[in-house]
Amino acid sequence: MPRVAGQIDLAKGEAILDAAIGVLSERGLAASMEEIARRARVSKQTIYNHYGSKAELIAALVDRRVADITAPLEMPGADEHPEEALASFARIMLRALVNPRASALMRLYIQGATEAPDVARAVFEAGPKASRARLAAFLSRETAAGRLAVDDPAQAAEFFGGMVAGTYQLSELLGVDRGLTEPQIDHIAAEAARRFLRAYGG
Amino acid sequence: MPRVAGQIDLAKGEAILDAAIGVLSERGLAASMEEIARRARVSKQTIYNHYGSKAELIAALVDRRVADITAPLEMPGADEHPEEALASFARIMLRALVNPRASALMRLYIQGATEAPDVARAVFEAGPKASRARLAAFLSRETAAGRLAVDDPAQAAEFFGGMVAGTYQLSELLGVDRGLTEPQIDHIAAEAARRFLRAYGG
DNA sequence: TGTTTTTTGGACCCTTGGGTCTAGTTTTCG
DNA sequence: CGAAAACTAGACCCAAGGGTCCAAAAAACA
Repeated sequence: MPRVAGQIDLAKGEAILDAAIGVLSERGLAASMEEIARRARVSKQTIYNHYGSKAELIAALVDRRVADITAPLEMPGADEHPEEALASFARIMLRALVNPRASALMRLYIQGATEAPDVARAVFEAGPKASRARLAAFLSRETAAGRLAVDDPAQAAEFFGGMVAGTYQLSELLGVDRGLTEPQIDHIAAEAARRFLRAYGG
Repeated sequence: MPRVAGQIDLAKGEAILDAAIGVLSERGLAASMEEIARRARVSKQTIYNHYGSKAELIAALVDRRVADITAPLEMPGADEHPEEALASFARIMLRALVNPRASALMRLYIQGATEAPDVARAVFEAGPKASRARLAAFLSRETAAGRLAVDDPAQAAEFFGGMVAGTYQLSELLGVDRGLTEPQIDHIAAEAARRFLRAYGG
């Protein structure tokens, strides 16, 4: 967000953010402003015209991109069979996890967790926490409708989320996995939903 | 590990590692050798006598402390009821996750995943991967003995591991949670084991 | 067209931090 | 005790990088 409303080139502002996200993904917080400028095809001074400092640049990034983390929020309506709804939720989660840009950002938040705990907390609450909450609400609804028998929806939601995210999350963060194919995602999602239904079915 | 076998003070070597782990936990890879020296009550030169460089110091740390991550490896024998064995496995995992030193180290590995992928991979394989493998072997055994009906032990192990580690892992990494109490750990472990048995019981 | 603002590129300042060097002190061991 | 090795404190070198400054080019605007 340009600080002055003058003749500042808005497109350059976006280019800077794009470049920044790229460089930060690769180099972490140690990314240099010089390299960001180079990749945005912009002079270093221009970055400082748009965002006052490195910290503010990162803050702008976070503001714009929390959506990436918040993606797996949608919880399919109750019009489908619960197993299919759960599987579809799982697919959304997995795709979000495997997205390299999102996990690069997550690595960034973890890296900054000590110095900027508020950012880390905000990301956590907008992302995983909100997502689990929606899932829990869904489980409550299904239980009330007699299609499931979940006694502790919050815990059940954590369990399901954990089954799906599981090891993939950690291996993504450690840069060990080379991602999942779409058929693998389908298979994991279907299997998780099936087992969950068996554990919590009426 | 001291590079020369001379009259080097071994105790100082340990003190350096202890200080290093502390400072690295707090400051991440940006920790300064100066501060490590200060906290170890040792001169900077002494650190360089023991470990030749910052990278080697960190490597020594990793060598010594992989055990922290590798802790949740023990898989109770088949003499117990599977539900109790699973619950006890889950308790071990959760205690390891909540250990602040271990999660600080994990944050370090994630931070270094880009520059030192081999370290990250080694940690992953010695830790979560080995742990899941043992769990999978246990599930196979129990299935062969007719006490469980697990068709895909590897996937089932991931599911159980995920249920247990679940959100706690991520919130630990993001520094959001203030840890779990022992009763909470017991409850989660018991519940996870119970639900898993229901999902995979004969 | 002329004025104002932005952009550019590159020099520049300054702090941080890895790593070395030195001179003097302490420890270890024969 | 005396020599060899380790340790200490602190000065020091050097590179990287955040941030500023400046003169010239390029847009934007009236």
